[in-house]
Amino acid sequence: MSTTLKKTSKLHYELMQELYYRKSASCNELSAATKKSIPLVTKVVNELIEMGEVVEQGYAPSSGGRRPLMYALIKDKQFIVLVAMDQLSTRIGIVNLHNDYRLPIAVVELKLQDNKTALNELTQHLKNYIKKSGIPTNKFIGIGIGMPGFINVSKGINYTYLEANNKTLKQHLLDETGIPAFIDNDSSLIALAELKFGAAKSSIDAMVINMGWGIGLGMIINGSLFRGHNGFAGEFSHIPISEESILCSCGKQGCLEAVASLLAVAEKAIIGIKEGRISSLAYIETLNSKVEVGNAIIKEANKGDQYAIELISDAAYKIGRGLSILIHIMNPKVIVLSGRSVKVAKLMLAPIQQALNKYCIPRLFADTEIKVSKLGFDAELIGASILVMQNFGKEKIK
Amino acid sequence: MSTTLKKTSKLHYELMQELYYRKSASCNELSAATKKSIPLVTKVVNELIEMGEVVEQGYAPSSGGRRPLMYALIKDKQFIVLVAMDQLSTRIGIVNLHNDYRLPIAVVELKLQDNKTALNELTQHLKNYIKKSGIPTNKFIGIGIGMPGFINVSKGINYTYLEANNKTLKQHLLDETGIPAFIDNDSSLIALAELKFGAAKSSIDAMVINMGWGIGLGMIINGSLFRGHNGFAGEFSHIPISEESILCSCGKQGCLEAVASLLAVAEKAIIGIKEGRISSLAYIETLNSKVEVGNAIIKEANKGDQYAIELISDAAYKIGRGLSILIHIMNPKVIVLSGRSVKVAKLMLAPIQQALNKYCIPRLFADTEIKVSKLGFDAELIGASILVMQNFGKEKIK
DNA sequence: CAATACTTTATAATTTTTTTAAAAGGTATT
DNA sequence: AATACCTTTTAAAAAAATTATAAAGTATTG
Repeated sequence: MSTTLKKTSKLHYELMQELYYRKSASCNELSAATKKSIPLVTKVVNELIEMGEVVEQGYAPSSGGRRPLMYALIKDKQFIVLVAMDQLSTRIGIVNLHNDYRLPIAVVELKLQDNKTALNELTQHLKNYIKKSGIPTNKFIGIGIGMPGFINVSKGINYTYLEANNKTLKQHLLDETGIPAFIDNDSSLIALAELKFGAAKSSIDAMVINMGWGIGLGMIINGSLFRGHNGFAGEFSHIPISEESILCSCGKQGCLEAVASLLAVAEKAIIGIKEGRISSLAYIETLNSKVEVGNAIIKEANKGDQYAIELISDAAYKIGRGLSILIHIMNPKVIVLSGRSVKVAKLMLAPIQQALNKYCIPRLFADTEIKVSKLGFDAELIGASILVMQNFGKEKIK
Repeated sequence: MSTTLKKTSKLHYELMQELYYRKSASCNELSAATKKSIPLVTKVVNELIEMGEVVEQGYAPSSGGRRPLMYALIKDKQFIVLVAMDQLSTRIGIVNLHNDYRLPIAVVELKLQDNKTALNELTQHLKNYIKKSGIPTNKFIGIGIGMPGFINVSKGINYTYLEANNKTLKQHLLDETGIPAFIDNDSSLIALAELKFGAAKSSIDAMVINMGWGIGLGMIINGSLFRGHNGFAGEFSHIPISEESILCSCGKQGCLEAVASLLAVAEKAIIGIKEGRISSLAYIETLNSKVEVGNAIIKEANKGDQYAIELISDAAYKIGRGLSILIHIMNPKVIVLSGRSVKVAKLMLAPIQQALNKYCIPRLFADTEIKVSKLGFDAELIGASILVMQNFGKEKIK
C-alpha cells in the first residue's frame, strides 16, 4: 500500500475488506456492498490493481446479462496472525488474505486463571510462531486475538485476564511483536465468523451461541456485531435462570452456565458415574479431569452412549429455556449453535425446540431458524482474522 | 409542500423532522444531525423558507463564536392526529408541529378484547374528533396510533386486536378518514417518545420499560428503535422468570407480567384486603374492579400507605430481576422507567436496585443509569406523533 | 481596553461523488 | 434469426462534499 504515490482512501481499504470476505467480487457487487457508486468503485478498483493489491480474475458466468469482470486480492502480499484462547489452551495460526493457513495451527497449553506468566508465555509463543513462518513483520496486517473475559475492544484491555502492567494488552503486543494487535471476546469473534463466512452469512440479525466450557452469546444486530454500552453485551452465561441453587464461578446462583455448560455437564457426569450410572464414560481413565470428561461426553454421545446423550439433552433443554428469553427480547431471524460443543449440536436441536415450545409465545419464534454452525471449532480463529480486517487501514486513514 | 414548483427531496422532509424534534435549530446543527454538508443544508433550508414551511427565528446566543441563525417550523401549517389505546380506554389528541394540543385530549371507553365493534367505534370517535377540530383533512400529515398486541408496523396490521376484514388496519383508516395512518406497539411508541423528547434523549442505546397493566419494553439500539426480525422484539412481559407458577393471560406460567404488572399487583391486593390486611385500600368502593384497585394502589402508595408500598416494592423487585436479565444481554447505558405506573417509579428505584445487586454481575451495570420518565402518561401520545413524523414524506419521495 | 488568539457560523471556489444516459455484451423467447 | 429483456461497463452531466476564506462573536493578555 506504500509502494505507490497514489493516495489511499477509506474506500480503498473498504474494498479490500469486502474482497477478503467474498474471495472475489465484481464492481457491481462491491458497489452494492459499500453503497458507493459504480463509477467510483471502478476507479478505485483500478487504482488497487495499479498498486498491486488486486488482480482481475476473468469473467464470471452470466446471470442473464453481460458477464461481470471479477476481482480478487493478491494472495501472499499480506498476512494475519490468529489467536484463539480459552481458559486452558491457546491456538495460534497465520493466514494469507485468502484464508489459507501458512503453518499448521499450533495448540499450546496456557492457563489463563491465576497465572502471572500467562502474558509472557503468550508473547513468546507468538514470537516463535511468527519467526517460524519466515514472513517479515511488515507483511502482517495485524494480530487478532479472541479470549474469554470482560474486554474493552477499543482500548484493547482484558479486565479479567492477561494484565500488562501499566500498558494496554494491545500496546504490549505491538511493542513486543511490532505488529498491531486487536483483542475481542471469544463469543463475539465466533459471531463475526458466522456472520461473514458461516451460518449467519449476510444476516441482518442473528444470535450466535458459543457453547463450550461456558455459554457465550454474540449478537448480530443490523448486520454488525452489537457490543452494548461498555462492550459487555451478550453475557448470556450468567443470566439468572435456574431454580436449582447451584453456585456459579461468578459467585451468584442459578446462572445458565452453572447448569448447562459443558463444564457443568462434565461435573454432573462424574458424580453420576461414581454413583454407578452405566455408560461407556465409566471406562475413561481421567475421571478426575472435567475437561477430559467433557470432551469424552461429546465423543461418546455421538457414538450413541445413552447416558452421554441424556446429559447433553438435559443441558440443551436448559439452554433452550435461556434461548426462549433471548427470543422474547430480540425476536431474531436466526440462532446459530456454535462453539466447542457444536459436534453434538444436532443432538441438542430436539430438546431446544421442546423448550421453546414450552416457554415461548408461538408467534415469536414461528419464523426463527435454529442452525448448526458448519465452521465448527475453527470459528474463533476465523473471527480473529475478521477482527483484524475490520480494523485494516483504520489507523492509516484518519 | 405542494404549493411551489421546486422539487422536494428526502432531505427536505428530513430537515423538517429534525426541526420538529428540536423545536428550533441552526444550519450547523441540522447538518450534524442529518450528516449532510452545511452548504447543502443551507440551500435546502432556504428552499423550505421559500415554500413557507420554515421561518427564521433570529440569532441564538453565541457559544464562543459567530452567532447562529435559528430556524423553526411554521406552527399551524400541518397537524397530526394522536391515538393511544390500551385494553380499556383510548385517548385521542391533535397537535401542530410544535406539539401544542389543538383540542383537549379526549378519553373514551373502548374495550379491545372480544369486541367486534371496536374498530368501528374507534373510527367514529376519530372522525368526530377531527371534525370538531375544524381542521381540513389535507392539513393532517397522518394519524399515529399506539396499541397493545402483536403489530406489523410496515404492513399496518395488529394481529391481536382490531381486525379489519380483508383490509389492513392502516388502509381501513386511510379509506375512512382520508388521512394516512400508522400503527405501532404502545411500548415502542413510549420508547420513541423517551428517545426524542424524554429521559433517553439522543441516547445511542436505551431500554424503556413500559410499566402498566402489562410490562412492555421498547429498545433503542444505535439511536433508533429496534423491532427485531418480525417486529415483535421487546416481549419483556412474557419472559419465563418466576418460580411461582401463576398462570398468565398468554397461557404460560411464570411470566414476568403475571407476577409484577399493575394488574397482577391489583389482584394480589384484592386478596390481601379480603384476608384483612390493614390499608387505606380497604375503604375503596370498587374492590371488585382490578383497574380501580390498580389506580388506587398508585394513589395510596404515593400518600404513604404501607400495604400499597409493600405491594409496589414487591413488584419492583421482580421487575428488577427481569431487568438484570436484560442488562446481561444488552448492557445498556440507560434504563428508563415509563408508562402508567411512572407515578410510583420513585418508590420502585430502591427495590429494583436491590434486585440488580443480587442478580447482576457488578461490572455489567456499574455504568447503567436507571431514570424515571418525565413525560409521564403522555409518552405514548407523543410517541404517536413521532411515528407519524418518521414516516413524513416517505410515500411522496420514492 | 485595545490587540491578539481562538471560536463558531456563513459563503465561495474547488474537488469528489453520484446520477443519468448510453453503449456493450449477454440470455431467453417467439 | 429477430426481438425483448438483463446486467455490466463507460461517458457526460448534475449534485454534494471538501476545502478555503470571510464574517462575527468570545476569551485572554499585557
